[in-house]
Amino acid sequence: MEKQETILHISDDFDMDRIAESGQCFRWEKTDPDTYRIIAGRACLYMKALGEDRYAPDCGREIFESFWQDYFDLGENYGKVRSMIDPEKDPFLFRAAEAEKGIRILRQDPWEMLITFIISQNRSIPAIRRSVELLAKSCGEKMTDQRGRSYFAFPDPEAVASLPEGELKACRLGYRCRYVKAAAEAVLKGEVDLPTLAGEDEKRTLEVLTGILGVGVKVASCVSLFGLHHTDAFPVDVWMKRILEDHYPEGYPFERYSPWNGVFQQYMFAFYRHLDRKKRGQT
DNA sequence: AGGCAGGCTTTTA
DNA sequence: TAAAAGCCTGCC
Repeated sequence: MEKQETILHISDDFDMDRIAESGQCFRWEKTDPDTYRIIAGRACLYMKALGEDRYAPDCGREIFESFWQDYFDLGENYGKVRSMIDPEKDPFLFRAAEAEKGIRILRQDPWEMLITFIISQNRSIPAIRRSVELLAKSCGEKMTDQRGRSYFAFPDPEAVASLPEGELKACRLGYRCRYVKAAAEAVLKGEVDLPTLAGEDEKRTLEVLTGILGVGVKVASCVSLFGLHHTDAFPVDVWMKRILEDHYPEGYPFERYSPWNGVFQQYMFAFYRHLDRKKRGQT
């Protein structure tokens, strides 16, 4: 029987390049000018942009609707979220959102985000990607994608916790080795119940997450935003600190933008990094 | 009690 | 040599 191709129409903000570069996912790989190979948890998807808001995932409609639709957060209307921004009141955020329109907050697995963002501390994006792949390779299940190419599922807490120290070290985690181990054990023992945190408020969520060795407020906020889909979580790193100092010396209006602070943080973060890249290119 | 300096693995520019 | 989507420890 002829395989039927699934074609999707996505009319809301959706730009795979911007999502891939936004620093929330580290297992997206551009395989062609218009295609990404996306690994999430145990799953893998090739997603091709056909132009004019049309996309071709290499899975059936049923699988797309039962997993990927939610992963891409397609139930949310980001255009509507952006419309909260008043260009008169907040020209910087307005410009950032216009420039970075297409970013979405993926609904990723909280356990995967916890380990990934512990690994991310004090590291460049290529280095993060490498370590995540090494970790998946050393204790994640070997899988085969639709094109017959192999990949490794993100390992579960038990697999990470029981990985010999030498093998964990070989993932180039450096001093983060013991943090990754501590996080895996905390989740395995049930000291931290990630699914429950999805329903907790932000204060409580950060309290629990920062209780894990190696998890500070920045990493906890990333887990909250990208893994628990708390769209109000607002990770502040060295870049965001500069943005807040440069553009909001009187304070940032968190109340005005609740519960979408995390979405706007992503626009500003991406915008600022792109500006910085351009500046460096010129001088 | 809460803020601050220094150290930490590894990679990249 | 310094910086990279930081965090821990010890010190005050």
